[in-house]
Amino acid sequence: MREEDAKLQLLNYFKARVELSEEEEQHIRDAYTLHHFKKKAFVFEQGKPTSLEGFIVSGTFRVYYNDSKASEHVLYFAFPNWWIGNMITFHSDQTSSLSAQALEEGYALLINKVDSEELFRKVPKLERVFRIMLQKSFSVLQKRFLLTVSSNAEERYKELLERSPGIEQLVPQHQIASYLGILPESFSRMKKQLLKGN
Amino acid sequence: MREEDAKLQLLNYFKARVELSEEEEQHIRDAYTLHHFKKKAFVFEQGKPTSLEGFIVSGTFRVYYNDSKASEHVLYFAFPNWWIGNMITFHSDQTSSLSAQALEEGYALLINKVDSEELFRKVPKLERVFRIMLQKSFSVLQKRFLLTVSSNAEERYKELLERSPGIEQLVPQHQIASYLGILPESFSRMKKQLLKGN
DNA sequence: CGAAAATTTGACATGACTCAACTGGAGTGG
DNA sequence: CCACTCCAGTTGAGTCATGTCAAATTTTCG
Repeated sequence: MREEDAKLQLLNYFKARVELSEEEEQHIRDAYTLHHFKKKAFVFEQGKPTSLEGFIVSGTFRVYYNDSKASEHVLYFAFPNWWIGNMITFHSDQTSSLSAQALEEGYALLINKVDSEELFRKVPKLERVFRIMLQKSFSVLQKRFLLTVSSNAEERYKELLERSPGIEQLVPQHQIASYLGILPESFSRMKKQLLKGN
Repeated sequence: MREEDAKLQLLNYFKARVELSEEEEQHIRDAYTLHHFKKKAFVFEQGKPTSLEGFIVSGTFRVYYNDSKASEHVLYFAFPNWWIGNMITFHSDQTSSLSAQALEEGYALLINKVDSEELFRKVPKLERVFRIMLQKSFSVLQKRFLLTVSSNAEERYKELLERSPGIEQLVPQHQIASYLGILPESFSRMKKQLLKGN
């Protein structure tokens, strides 16, 4: 993966949403750096003080949270052209409250909090892009929350399959269980149940 | 409540976050209109086609969702200087997927989707204010989601009491139960249990 | 091939739900 | 000012989805 190709992909993402001058494009290029992640590598890790946001160029990632009993809760899976970040989940002690891990080998363009603020200053148009992106993300998270509190694991599973067909080929089963908010054992039983009932 | 006072309150909210010219202030004044809500009145209602966003001037509101079995799930309670809105929760059929109701008599400054987009065009600085506000909201919702999936009702109750002391004087018990994601009966039993164990 | 990880299965425990009945307080109207 | 109604809250008994712990089995991958 050439860094230039990755940045073109990012610029295309922005240019689909807002017009950019040559100079603005250059500021964006300068602000992001390409990183490679091997399978199971971390983009950021819960408890560690690195504040960043990333644009996924290729690969699949999972963003998750370790609760007080150290069990993992998958917040979301992320794919190319999505954003992952922990800038908005930092504790006051400046540690990340989430982890992001590569599920397969992949690339992401990263930016830290300071450079990000600087970039917003240089290219204010990006405020708009991120406002709209955040509205979308908020809406998706809100749906996820409401589905979680208003339905059982089986309904959530069916919804996931509709929304992300092929997810089961990409992601191990115990992580799907975690995304659904149940244990691998419960998920295994639920699938068996579904096969019978169908 | 004078409309002018309400708008000053809104302008103060914005001016604490970004500098505004006289002209920009006027655009903002023009875009919002003050509405009064009696106790139990709706700002917007699930299933109805009204897309708006509101800045709470006074009063307390609850934003909630009716699931397929018609049971209510409180998403959040909202207080003065907060935003409530359904613009980002519209279905493709243009109906709201949430309701917002006044828990007591109160005022809010409302703006619809079209005027809001127009206002962003006239005062692009607001993109920044809303981007940052949305980051905060996203972060709060994310914490709420993670708390919901990683702890039981008792822990969520304790967290709520820490974060919003006095909430129990403002909000009827069955709505707190709904916020916590349990039934009123379960909430009642839980409280009894807590009293004994203490 | 062999170790480690993922998945399945079993037996049992539990938190929250369901449905139904009861209590108590707030408001309303005669 | 009492009687009545209504709604919020409480209590009880039984059920169910999911969790817990432990072990067996299968898959993955160095």
